[in-house]
Amino acid sequence: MPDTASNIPDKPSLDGIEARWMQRWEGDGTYDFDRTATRDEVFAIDTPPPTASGSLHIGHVFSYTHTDTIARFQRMRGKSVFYPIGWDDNGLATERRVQNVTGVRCDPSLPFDPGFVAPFNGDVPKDHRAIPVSRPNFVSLCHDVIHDDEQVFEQLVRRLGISIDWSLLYTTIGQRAQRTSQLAFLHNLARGEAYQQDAPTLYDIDDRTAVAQAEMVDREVPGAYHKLAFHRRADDGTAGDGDLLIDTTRPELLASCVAMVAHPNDDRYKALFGTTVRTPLFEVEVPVLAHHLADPDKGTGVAMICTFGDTTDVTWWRELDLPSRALIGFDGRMAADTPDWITTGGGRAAYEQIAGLAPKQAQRKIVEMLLETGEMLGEPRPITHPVKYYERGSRPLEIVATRQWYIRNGGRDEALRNELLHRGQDLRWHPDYMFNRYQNWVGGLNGDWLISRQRFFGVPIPLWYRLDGEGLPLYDDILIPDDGRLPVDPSTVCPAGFTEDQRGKPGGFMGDPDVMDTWATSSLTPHIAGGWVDDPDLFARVFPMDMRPQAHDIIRTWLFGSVVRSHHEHGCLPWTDAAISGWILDPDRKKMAKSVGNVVTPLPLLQEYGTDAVRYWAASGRPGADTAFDAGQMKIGRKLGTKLLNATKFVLGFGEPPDGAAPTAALDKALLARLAEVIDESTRALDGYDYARALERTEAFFWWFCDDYVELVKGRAYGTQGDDEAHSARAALRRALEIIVQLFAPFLPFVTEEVWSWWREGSVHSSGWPAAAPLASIGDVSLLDPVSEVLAAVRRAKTEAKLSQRATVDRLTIEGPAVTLAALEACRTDLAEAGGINEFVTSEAAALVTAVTLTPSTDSTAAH
RNA sequence: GGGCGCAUAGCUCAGUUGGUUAGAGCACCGCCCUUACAAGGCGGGUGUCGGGGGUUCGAGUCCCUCUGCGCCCACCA
Repeated sequence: MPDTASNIPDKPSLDGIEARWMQRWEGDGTYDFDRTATRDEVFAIDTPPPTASGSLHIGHVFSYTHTDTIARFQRMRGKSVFYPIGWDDNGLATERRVQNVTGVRCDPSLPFDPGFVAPFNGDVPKDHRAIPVSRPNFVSLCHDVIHDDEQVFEQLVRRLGISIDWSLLYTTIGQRAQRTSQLAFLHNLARGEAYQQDAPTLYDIDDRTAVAQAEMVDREVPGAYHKLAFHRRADDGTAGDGDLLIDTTRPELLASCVAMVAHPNDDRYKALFGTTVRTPLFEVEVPVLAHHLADPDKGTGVAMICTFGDTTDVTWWRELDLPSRALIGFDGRMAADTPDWITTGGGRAAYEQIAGLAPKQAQRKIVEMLLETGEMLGEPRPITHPVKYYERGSRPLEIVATRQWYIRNGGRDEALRNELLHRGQDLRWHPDYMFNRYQNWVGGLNGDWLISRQRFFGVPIPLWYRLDGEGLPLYDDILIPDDGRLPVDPSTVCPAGFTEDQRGKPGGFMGDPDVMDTWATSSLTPHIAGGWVDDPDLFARVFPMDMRPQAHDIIRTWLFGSVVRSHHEHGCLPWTDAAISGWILDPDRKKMAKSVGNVVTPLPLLQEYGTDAVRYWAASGRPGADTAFDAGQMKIGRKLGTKLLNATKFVLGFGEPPDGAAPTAALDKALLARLAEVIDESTRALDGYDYARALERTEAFFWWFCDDYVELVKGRAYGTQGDDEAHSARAALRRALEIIVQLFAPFLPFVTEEVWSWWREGSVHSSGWPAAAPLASIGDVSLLDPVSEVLAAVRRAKTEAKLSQRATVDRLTIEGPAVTLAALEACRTDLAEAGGINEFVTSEAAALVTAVTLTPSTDSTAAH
């Protein structure tokens, strides 16, 4: 055992402890995963890989702290903790960052330029027009930028004191992640869980890619109803009695109109079903049809069906077997050539007016023309309505028919949907009501998971297609790489049995140009981190994992995607428990988000209050609860750390009790018995992922320990009542303090390690978790409340008399029930010393009543 | 339209299967340099537990209902 006195600093301080202990932990491998541990000895965590681009956010500190408290708890109780970290660096977020930082954009039609150098590195002028570069050049730039970003980001994350094993670091664009992602996809393909389909798809015209249902958001935006007249009589050119009137918010799609629709029971329109009407301006005959989705209360009760204005149009188009007259292309503009379904001279002339325009311009032009012909009635009536956007997008999604890859997720298959619902039900959710979001999402799926993206910096879809005699792709004639060749980039590698000069040639092949959605890779984080593709021994020790920590907003993406992949691949859940943390709200209770501009960066906070104090704030946030940013809580955390330093110094300062000394005094034994209750509660709370409760219980106990218990026994510990009594107090103080430090260790890793080092060998973080059982029956906790109550009464009397707490009490009379008096009697001498009480009289009564007679003099002789 | 969460002191929040007089910290006020800590300690005031109804010997807690706030989802013409 180290020499106690020499290890305790004269003036304990929190300053600089982070750097000191982080270095030590790194050197000692304190958080290294022991890969000889078997699955039941392992606690495996599927840590969220943050986007390394950009800066660290206070929300990272918040949720990563929550996970870390659980990791540290499990480690202390003897588990080998598998605690990896990764950077989610593939995908559109990185592409955008690279565009913003370097001033380029990707144009895959361009050839590779080996000598290309990015025009900027950071400060791109506002009026700069992005320079188009080839795909290989662009991807190479992406790698450069994320490499730099990740170096910076790692240093920031390390500053948080999270007990991750840095040797397990992965990236979602890394070779292992790409192999994992491609192999899982090929397995899905082989089992029929992945398929391609040419169908109307929600498409972002700015990013030029399809997006998945999970990445769409509704935004309330201004729009306007336009009342348009469709003509029932062939000779009618302007609005008249015979016209069929509709309301539309998207008059620019008029040229794509394929039919009109009303509810089958709508008496106003029953007679028209089966007839045709002629569209305004373009003079195209379209049928009037009946469908139950038509809402008689909306607009005029008749809608025009366009290919495609919204997802209802898609439904109608499919169910009513309508032709496709799509005009908005991948660039978001109206087709340049006048379509052949517009046949009249007037119609074709009208279309020429809008050819090549973006939707908004086209709308303006169409309205202008309609007003001229009198086919629009009245003014547009402004409304606000929900419109689908890509969650990162700035213009509404359009619907474009394209060939895409999908993974089955129950969106089109009731049986699979139910299986996945059951998986979600089997997962233990913390807090449990978060399951509702999963259920809600799975229940509301309306299609399979679209995983292909027409982007560049991602995991390529590892497939080629044979080309026919004219050089056109035979999408059903898929060429699949052997597992051993993964990861492959089909745009640079050629399929087995072909040579590179057959690329793009008739009878040759072409690579799939798309990459996979970033979630298609990150849904495999347990597989990537666990070495599914290249380390089956490791994978068997960690999978299925124990804990998936994440925020509630990505249940529909990351969590659900992971469940889908694991269900398909292994027929099980990827983890047993999902710990869902909330968001950080700013002081006005708005969500902190980069887009809102109210983000707090944690570094200054870590510097001002210390990592432990910031963690204290984070750990005070209830699981799943959105929590207000509160620097006040950090101050309290700082105070708590300081108190722990001082209390430890004081307790150790009494000196070490002799070997074999055990708590014998009733008060000391009661203390340990109460501590057993705290251990028990804290353990149960952490077992249930309720770190906040565990911290609160430990903290409340600690302050009581300092304020009452230490004050009561410090005289005795100094030896005022003799050696045996002193040894009992010292033994109890040390035992309690040791356990308190252990109970705090998951929350305040630095200060606990600091004080632990003053009298113990090794790290507190591998010192084991305290057991309640040996202490539980040591003493009688019921002693403690009466003693605290009397102590408070004495203090109150002194305060009310405006005396120092050192003032002497002449006489303390206590009336109370026999059990209470017995409790006080057991601690009589400690109470008398702590309160400076000369005479201490008790008598039996129904209720506890304390009377304090103070010595009038406040001079220094009042001290004992 | 469907679902979920929240509402307790001026502020941030605890309050476990219903159980004495509803708690903590911050803030505020007062006292105290006391042999760990003045960047500290001790003590104090503060509540229609969102409104209404019900179950119960007993409701902050359970049930119904209403209101407000937030979030998720939905076929949004």
